[in-house]
Amino acid sequence: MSINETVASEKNSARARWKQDPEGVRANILAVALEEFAANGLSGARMDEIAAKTRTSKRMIYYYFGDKETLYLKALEAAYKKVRQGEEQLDLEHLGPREALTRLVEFTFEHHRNNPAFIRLVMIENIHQGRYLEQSAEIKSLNEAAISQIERVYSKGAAAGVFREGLAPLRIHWLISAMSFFNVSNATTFSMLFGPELHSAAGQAALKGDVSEAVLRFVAA
Amino acid sequence: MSINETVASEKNSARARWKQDPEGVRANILAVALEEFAANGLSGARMDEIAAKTRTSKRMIYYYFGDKETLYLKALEAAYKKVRQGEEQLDLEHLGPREALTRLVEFTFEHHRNNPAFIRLVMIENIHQGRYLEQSAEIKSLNEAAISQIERVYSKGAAAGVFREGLAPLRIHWLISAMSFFNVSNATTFSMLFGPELHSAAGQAALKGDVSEAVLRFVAA
DNA sequence: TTGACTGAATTAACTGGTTAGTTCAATTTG
DNA sequence: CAAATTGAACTAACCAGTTAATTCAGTCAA
Repeated sequence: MSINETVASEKNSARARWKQDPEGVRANILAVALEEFAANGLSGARMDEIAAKTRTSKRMIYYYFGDKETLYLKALEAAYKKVRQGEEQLDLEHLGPREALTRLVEFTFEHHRNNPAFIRLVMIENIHQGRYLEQSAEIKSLNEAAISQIERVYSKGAAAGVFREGLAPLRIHWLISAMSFFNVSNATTFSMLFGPELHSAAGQAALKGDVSEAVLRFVAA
Repeated sequence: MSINETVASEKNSARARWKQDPEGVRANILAVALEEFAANGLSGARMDEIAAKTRTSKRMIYYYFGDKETLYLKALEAAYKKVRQGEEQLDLEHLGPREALTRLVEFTFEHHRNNPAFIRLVMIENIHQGRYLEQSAEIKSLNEAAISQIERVYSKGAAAGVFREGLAPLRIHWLISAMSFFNVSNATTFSMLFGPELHSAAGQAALKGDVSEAVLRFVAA
C-alpha cells in the first residue's frame, strides 16, 4: 500500500517539504546580494556576509554564480528588470498632455523613492565607470520605452500648442531623471549639510510638487 | 590641493639640500588619496597603490594619518575645502536678479563638471550613509554660504516682482544642485543607456542652457 | 518492490594570495 | 644628544574561492 505511490504522486509537496529548491535558492541569493552590494559596494560587500544572510551556504553561491563579479552582475540585472517592470504599470494614453506629464513626473519621483537599493547600485556602477552594466546587453535593451513614452506625451502637447517646439524628448527625460534620482541618491549628505527638512514627509511632498512644476514650466509654450 | 603649500615649502628648502618637508608630503598624500578613493571607493582603494603614487612611502602615510579611514576622512575634508574655496570666486552683487541667477546656475553647473573626483567622493559618502561626513564638524560649517547667496538673489528678484513669492532658497538650491550633480555623477550610465549625445561638448552646452532655463522658469513670477 | 546507481544539490573545513597595519633600526634635524 | 622622520621587511587578519565528502530524488534493471 504504497507509501511510495503517495510520495511519488505528491512530488511537488514532497519537494517543498524537504529541500531541493534551486529556483528559490537562486532568487534568495540574488535578493540578499542586491541588498549587500547596494549597502557596501562591490568591493565592500563580503561573500561570507552575503552567505550568512541567505538561507543557503557560501558554497552554493559559487555553485550557482561562479564568482563575486558574476553575482554582482546578475544582481544588477535582476534589479534593473524589477524596476523596469514596475514602470510598465503606468498608463498615460487617456490623459491630456499636461496631466500626462505631471503624472509621469510624479510617478517617476515616487518610483525612484521606492527603489533605493536600485539607485545605490546605479551609483556604484557609475563609480566603476559602468564596467558591469557594459557587459549586459539585456539591460541596455530596456530603455527605449522610457524615451518613447515621453515622445508620445510631448508631441501631443506640442501639437496642441501647450508645449513649446524644439525640445528633444531625451532632454526632458534627463531633467526628470536628474531630480528624481538625486532626491534619493544624495538624501543622506544633503540632509546632513542643509538640514533634514526636505526629506521629511512634508518636505518630500513639496519637492515632488516642485519637480512637477519645474518640468511643466520647462516645457510650457 | 596645495600647489601653494608645495611651492612655499620648496622655497624653504631651495637652499638647504633635501628632505624633511612634512607639509608638502602631507599634501601630496592627500591629493593622491583623493584620486584613489574617488576612483575605487573606500574599501576598493589600496593603501599600497596610494603609496606607490605618492612621492613618499606607505610608512609615511601611516605616520601622518594613522589609518585608512582617517586618511579617507582627511581627503574628504580637503576636497570639500578646495571646492568651497572655488565657489567663493563668484560675485553676483552687481547683477540684476535674473542675470545673477543665470550666472549662479551656469557657474554651479561648470563647477561640478570641473570637480568630478569630488562628486565621486560625495557619491561614495552617500553609499556609506555619510558615516565619515558625519564626523567632520568642519565640513558641516561650510554650507551656509551657498544658501545665503541664493537668498540674496531671490529676495531681490521677488521684491522686484520678477520672481514669484513663497519659494524657500533651500528648494532653489536643491534644484540647481540636483541637475548639476546628476550631470556628472550619472554621466557614465546615462550615456550607456541613452546614448552619448548629451555628454558631447554640444550636448553639455545644450544641457547647461536647459538647466538655466528650467531654474529661471521655475522661479519666474 | 527493491536496491544499486546517477547526477544535482549541499555542507564543512581548508587554502593561499592579498592587504591593512607594524616593527625596529637607521637617518636627519634642531 | 633627543626628537622627529624615514625605509625595508615583516605579520596577522581577512577573504575570495576550492576541495572533497555527503545527501537527496529520481531512474532502471531484476
